Amino acid sequence: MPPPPAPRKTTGRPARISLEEIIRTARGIVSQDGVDRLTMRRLATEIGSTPMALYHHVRDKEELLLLLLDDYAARTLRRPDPPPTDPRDRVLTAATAIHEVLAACPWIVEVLTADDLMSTSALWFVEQIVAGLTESGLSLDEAVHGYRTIWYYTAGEIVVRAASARRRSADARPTYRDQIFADLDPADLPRLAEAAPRWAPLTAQDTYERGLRALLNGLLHDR
Amino acid sequence: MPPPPAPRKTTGRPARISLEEIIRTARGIVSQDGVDRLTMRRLATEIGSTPMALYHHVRDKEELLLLLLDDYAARTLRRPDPPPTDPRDRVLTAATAIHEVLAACPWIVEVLTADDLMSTSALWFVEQIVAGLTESGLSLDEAVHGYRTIWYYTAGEIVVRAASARRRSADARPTYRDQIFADLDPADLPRLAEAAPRWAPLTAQDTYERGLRALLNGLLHDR
DNA sequence: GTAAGTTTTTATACATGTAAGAAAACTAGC
DNA sequence: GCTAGTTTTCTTACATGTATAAAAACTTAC
Repeated sequence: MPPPPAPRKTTGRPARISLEEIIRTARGIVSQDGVDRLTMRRLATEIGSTPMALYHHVRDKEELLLLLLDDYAARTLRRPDPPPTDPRDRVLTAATAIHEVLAACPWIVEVLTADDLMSTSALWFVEQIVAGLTESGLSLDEAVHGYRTIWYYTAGEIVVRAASARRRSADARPTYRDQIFADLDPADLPRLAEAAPRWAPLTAQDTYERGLRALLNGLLHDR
Repeated sequence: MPPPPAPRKTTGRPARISLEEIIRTARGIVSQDGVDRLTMRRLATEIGSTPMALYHHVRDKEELLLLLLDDYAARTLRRPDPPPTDPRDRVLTAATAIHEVLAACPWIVEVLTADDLMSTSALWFVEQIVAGLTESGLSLDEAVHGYRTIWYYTAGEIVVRAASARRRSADARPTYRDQIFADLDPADLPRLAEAAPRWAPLTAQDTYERGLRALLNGLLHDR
């Protein structure tokens, strides 16, 4: 039976490591040697503990990475000053800010799929997006859907582009997809065959904002 | 020096297993026990070989999954008959078909990030999208960008939704994000606080097509 | 036949995430 | 002091992907 109204402080073995220390150390490893070098063993060693001790502060490695993303977003995201007054611009500015931070931080890809609301530090930006959409005439429910549509687009852009960038660098030999793309039959797939030589440069371009503007125009179509 | 104009057949040790057999067996495992149970060891055992033998037919497990996705797409994607004549409908139909197949196949999430052009079997659908966009007045380059925007949105939707579905099922205990979401300060984030109770049901809705239509409207804004 | 070359398969080994349970280090009640 | 309870840490063990290098099973040139 737990002591009901006791002035208890803490019970049990005192913690030797803290979540804060874990995240700080992990950040150091990632920023120094890249996310690939972040292993639970190394992290434990650098902290002076054991791998399994980490698991009392973190559910699994994915949660650790999520916390790392939160940490990163918290220290990187900057609210626009002054915030735009035009509702449409509020949406654009907030979404672009989120995208910019994520794009600069390629290792998050493995985590981006983990949840739909990014970091708690990003909540303010989500608010801006939803607010901008409602002020443009959408109902609250429509605005939430609109936000999610924007988030899908943003997450997809990051994930897909980061992954194909990784591919390109990691591996010189062409995938069988490249091959197939090179051998397109113009009779079957005329547009793709025509676009094929320009495909690589085209897809290398950063068109996030262009797409975002189009999407926003569509969302606010008749308002 | 290689024999220049020799009529050689094949040299070296004859293969005991084929890529086709690998994929077929892997498909069986996945469809029967889920993608989590697909391990290189089990696959090798079921084929009657050794894990490392697989690596002569497949670069790594990710490539195996990609091939599996290709295989799945090839046998699942069905071209609309008759294809819509309206360009806008061609885009909608093709994108929706791709999305439908991917959404029904949750395990692809781990692979979706791997490349921007999905399966070779999907090329025809990509062609439809690009064609529909050009016929609506976009230049070829604009159409390719438009296709990519649609693909980002589609991939993002699949990845994010599949991941959050996985979360919900795998784990009853709420994440700290849920917690934060429950404690939103209405003074700071009024819209989110207002939407909070409805957030879960709202995000559970399938709004892919709605978002797609908005996006398409935006892409074809002034055409 | 034999030797050389080529391709596929096998054996062995390692790094990693993490499950399971024992041990340690504390507090509260006696 | 001691005992019970609680929380954190540590030990051990396992499944997995895959690197490395050796062996096997062929073909071709002589």
